[in-house]
Amino acid sequence: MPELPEVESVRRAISPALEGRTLVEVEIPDPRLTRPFDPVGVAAELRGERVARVDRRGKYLVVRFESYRALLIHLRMTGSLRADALDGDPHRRALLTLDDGRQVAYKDVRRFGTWLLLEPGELDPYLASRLGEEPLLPAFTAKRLGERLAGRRAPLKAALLDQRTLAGLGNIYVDEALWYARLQPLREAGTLEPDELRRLHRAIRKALELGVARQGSTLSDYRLPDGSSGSMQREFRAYGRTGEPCDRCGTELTRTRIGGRSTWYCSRCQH
DNA sequence: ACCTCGTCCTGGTTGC
DNA sequence: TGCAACCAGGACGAGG
Repeated sequence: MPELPEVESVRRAISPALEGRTLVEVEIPDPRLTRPFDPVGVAAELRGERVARVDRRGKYLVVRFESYRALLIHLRMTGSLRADALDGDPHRRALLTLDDGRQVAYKDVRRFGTWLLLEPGELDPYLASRLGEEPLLPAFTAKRLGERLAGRRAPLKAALLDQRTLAGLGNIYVDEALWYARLQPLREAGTLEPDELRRLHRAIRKALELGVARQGSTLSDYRLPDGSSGSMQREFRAYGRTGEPCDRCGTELTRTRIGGRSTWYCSRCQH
């Protein structure tokens, strides 16, 4: 499931193909891909736009055009951008044709993903109302993290999945970060001591940076734009490892459910 | 303001 | 063997 490291890996791989290119043809056969549900209108608006830059904010890809419009792409669970037309693929939901003749396809088996075309000036307020700090930037500090968690009674895991706390963590990297931080996912979020906040801050950075270095984790659907897989799944310390020994203390990892999400942790060394 | 839960979606797996 | 039930989870809106 694309979280920050997966989306960042896609961004790095796809931006050279898009930047500086004009969209000469846009096809969006899935009527539910765009918000609002107007794929014909969105496709018509995108034609002729020239890409200035491809950015990322949290789990969003931000395709910025020279017109100062922006296309906000969220991959949700199974979305993927490919540097290929993917002809014949039944799950292709959109196809871009660029002015150099290359094509970029958007594939999404489960159709949770969304494309949103924003007018100049709309992007910043849209993102600011939904997303907290960008965890890999210098402005994200242990102090800031503490401020975002202060007073909150929800389980730590639920608070970290909330994109307004910080942007980009999903079910995988939250479990990994909590394992590195030696913090129990059910801990009340607002009760962390300063030392625990520093550990959590470092652990979040560590899990996300490793994920980016490994180009994300491929469990089933996630792919890079060339169709290859990430390798972060080989580095998992907690996620999905029911019954396997903790790499720190050897205790069998525990699986539970928090906020409707499967959660893995070590009951001995995470407190 | 905060928190929890249901909903969306489809393919793979599990259970009878 | 066949088929139904279940499971995966990010964002969002409803309701407490």
